Amino acid sequence: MEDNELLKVRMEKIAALKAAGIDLYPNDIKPQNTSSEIFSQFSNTESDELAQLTQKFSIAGRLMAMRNFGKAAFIKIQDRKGQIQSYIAKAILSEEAYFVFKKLDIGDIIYVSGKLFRTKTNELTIEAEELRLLSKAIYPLPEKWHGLTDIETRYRQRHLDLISNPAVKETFYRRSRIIRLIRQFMDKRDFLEVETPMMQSRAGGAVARPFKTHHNALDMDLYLRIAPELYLKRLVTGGLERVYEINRSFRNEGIDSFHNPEFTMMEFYWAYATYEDLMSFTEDLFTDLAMHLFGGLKFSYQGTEIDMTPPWKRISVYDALVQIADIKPDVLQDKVQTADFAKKLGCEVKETDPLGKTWMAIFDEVVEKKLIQPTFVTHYPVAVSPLSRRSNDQPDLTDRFELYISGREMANAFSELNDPADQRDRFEQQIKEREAGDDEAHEMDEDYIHALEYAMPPTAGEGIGIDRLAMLFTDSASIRDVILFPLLRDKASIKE
RNA sequence: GGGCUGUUAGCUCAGCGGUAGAGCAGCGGACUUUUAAUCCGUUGGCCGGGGGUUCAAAUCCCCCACGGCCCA
Repeated sequence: MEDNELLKVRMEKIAALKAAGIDLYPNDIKPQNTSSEIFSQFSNTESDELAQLTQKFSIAGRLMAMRNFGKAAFIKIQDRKGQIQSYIAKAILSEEAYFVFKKLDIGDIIYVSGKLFRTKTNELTIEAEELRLLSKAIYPLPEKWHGLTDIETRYRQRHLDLISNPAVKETFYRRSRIIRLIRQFMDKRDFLEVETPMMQSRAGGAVARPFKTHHNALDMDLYLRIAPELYLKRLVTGGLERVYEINRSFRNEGIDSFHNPEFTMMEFYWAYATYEDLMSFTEDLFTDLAMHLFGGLKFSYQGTEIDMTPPWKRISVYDALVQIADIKPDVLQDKVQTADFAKKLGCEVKETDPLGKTWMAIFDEVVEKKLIQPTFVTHYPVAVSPLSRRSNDQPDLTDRFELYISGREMANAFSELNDPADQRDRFEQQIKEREAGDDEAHEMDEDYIHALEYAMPPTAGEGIGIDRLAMLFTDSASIRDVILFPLLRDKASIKE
């Protein structure tokens, strides 16, 4: 405990309460009401009507404000649903309860019960007949007016953020609602929710650097998964046909406003569907969410109006490069000229990079940020799509799309490659790139190929970034605002 | 990884070479219907850490730690 004046005062109060035989941390109290419940029930009830009520109401929560008038006071109590006022009067409370009240601090968890009334300014208020201290705060809360604004403290001590900033609570309620709505949507369409391994002996299903760990008893290196994809497709092979998983994946990469090392993704796989079915499905899902959350398909994200009215724009990677990046079609067909074009933009391009990879480097540099309204970008090159089915009429391209909204990738989907021979070729190509220095390239996965050799039905699959979706629908600028505990560097000492 | 920027009282912030400040919170006093209650009085600081420069450093310089924004 620090030698701090504020803390000394608290410790003195605690000592006084203990000396009077008051339990600082009792657990024998159950509040019967919540703030919002009382408001919704009595918001239209007039004073004289309330005066007729004999019913008592009880609330527990955090003491957030106190306005003292000598022998009486008004206090605000915050519970999970909001805040409600209580009126404290020496004349009404027992002697012991009033003694406890005089020792309370902002931040304490308390309980009050009593009748409802309206004050002169018409505020619905609980007249405290009983008051109990339920948990004593030793540290003071952030200031009442400005609250807690220091970003670092907000993330490191999220409890303070949640107490002080009501909007934060709103954001996480909404995030939870989004995920619930997605589950309902998937369940309605007969998808089965499953859980697949997070610890994998090979980190496959995406192009990313994994976290490594070790199992002691098996003396085996393991990786935290970068995607659940290959396991979910095994389930489709096993006959589950429609599966989804909403869960964490882990990528050992940098951190910025759109990337957290652990993030939540929904992946789902749908047998006998194609990537084109998935485009309609995705429109349906996103518009369903927007309708539930906003009651409409237009909403604002960071000052820009997003219009989700379907059908959404569809454009191939090739057309996007020609139209938006302004590359001449004959340049795009030539590996050297395309590489030169990319280098001029400042992209890092290696000699060994296949043409398709250079295309995507240019796309990421120039096109991506311009796709503000919902846009499906289709027909990704085979070179960057080791798990996607080739397009029937253009074998260097795949039946794949990514969804972009507000300049960010929101979803990635494709008709699945279920030809085990082609899958083996793709992995071998990836190994070549790994040998050429790309440590994100996919590894060979014999077990997965073997599963395909038992025949996987024609299937389409998609991954949707839940954190980014939550950002979009909560108008959050940073992924850290939709993740309760975003990863931060260790700090030597956080005061307790 | 690079550039810019931040770190001063519990919280929100001023101060930017010359004795560390304000508001809120806290503490003492007045006050039985307030709404950031009001009024009077008052406590509180290793100015993120470490090195320099200077008669003198919160302030200028360098290094480090932890954030933020932008870029790669």
